Amino acid sequence: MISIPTIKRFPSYLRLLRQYKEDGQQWVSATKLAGELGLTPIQVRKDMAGTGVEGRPKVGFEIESLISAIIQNLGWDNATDAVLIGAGHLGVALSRYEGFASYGLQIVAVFDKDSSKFGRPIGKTVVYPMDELKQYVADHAINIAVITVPAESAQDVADALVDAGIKAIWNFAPKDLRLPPNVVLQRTDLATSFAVLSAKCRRLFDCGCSELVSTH
Amino acid sequence: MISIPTIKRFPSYLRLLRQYKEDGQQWVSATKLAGELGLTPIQVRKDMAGTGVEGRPKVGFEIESLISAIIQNLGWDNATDAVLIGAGHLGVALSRYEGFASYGLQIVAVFDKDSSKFGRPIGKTVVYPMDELKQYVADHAINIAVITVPAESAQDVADALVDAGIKAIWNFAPKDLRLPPNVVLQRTDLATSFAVLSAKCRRLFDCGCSELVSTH
DNA sequence: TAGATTGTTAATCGATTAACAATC
DNA sequence: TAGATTGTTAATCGATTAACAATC
Repeated sequence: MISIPTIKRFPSYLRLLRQYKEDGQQWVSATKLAGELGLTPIQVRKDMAGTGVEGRPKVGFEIESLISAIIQNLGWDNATDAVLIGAGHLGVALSRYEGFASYGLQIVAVFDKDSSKFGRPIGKTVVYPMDELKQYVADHAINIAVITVPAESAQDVADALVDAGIKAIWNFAPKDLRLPPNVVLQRTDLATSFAVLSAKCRRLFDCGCSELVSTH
Repeated sequence: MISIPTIKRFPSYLRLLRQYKEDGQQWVSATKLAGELGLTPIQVRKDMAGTGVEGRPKVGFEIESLISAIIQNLGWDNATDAVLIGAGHLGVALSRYEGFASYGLQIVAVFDKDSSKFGRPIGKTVVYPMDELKQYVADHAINIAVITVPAESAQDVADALVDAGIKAIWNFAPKDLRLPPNVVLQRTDLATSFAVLSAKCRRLFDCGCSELVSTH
């Protein structure tokens, strides 16, 4: 089984490999990939081993094979439909984001509890009332939901999603959700990400690199 | 020095502790925090040790002290001004997001290269032309920048930011940036996050839990 | 052939977890 | 006191890195 750290590096490899392919290249070495992504060649080879693709000594890996293998390992080969809950600024931004297509993800419906938003067009869909969530999920066999509501209502929304039969939740609300163990949860928490940025800054500044602090 | 995994858990602790404080509570045990966040009490105690706050046997930790200590450890005690580059859907959503205030982060200016957007109000600021970036960063002693431009222009924007004297970059563009080692970089990559979600789904489905796959 | 590259096996490193004494 | 809780030291676990043989 492929480790989570490896999974996290797959999208970066994929972007780079697609670019190489576009440039007409056919082979790439672990050394080159490592150089571009700031990784060690050893780690790249380990990651590539996870895809099941075998490299050729002196030549490297076939780009096309790696692309297919990574996409397949991530389960991105079949397009997945998802619903999104919360038609605020972030919800709208994500619903309209066209980049999801390259991960095989499509937001097919947006739900909100604010009746003044019902029917408003967003991306390729419109805003539906929360009341229709369960029926929609059942009718369209939806497994994945994206939460972009405020923190206060995130748990209620999550409960409603689980009740509707959703199997995986991608949560953007700054709230740690409690879910049954058979429902997959992934957070994208801005606070967490900014905390790491803040900590890295502190380390850099604290490590005596005083010339970096003053700009004059 | 506090480890990155611990830093990543700090915001979750902080949210919970602030909620307890609001509820009028004064003390909390590692056991309780662990229960709410799905962690082990041992791990919570280890994390709390990093803050420097000492707990009291049988009682637990003083909530107020933990809040202060975590905020201070993250460097969130002094408000930090940041600029944001890219007034697209995501850029607008982040610029208007009020939750940043609780991390001590404020977007004080938005820049874009599209002249049709210049002067447009976003949140508490307006859109400035990229030409004015360097001067603005110098005049306001800005250290942090947020990138929300498309992948194609992300590296150029990053280069311009480094040239302008920016010390830390929070990158939302789906692109792995190359930066000098003295500039801090933090990614919030939707592809990476979705890759982990996809992998978790595969694991759940593949582990023979076939009843989870079919909904009928 | 020589040299660059792959793939595997072992060593290192760091975080999590366990065990247990100390405390109120 | 008894029992819940903390804090520390050791053990475990997993990922990264190193070493090196195999390959074209």
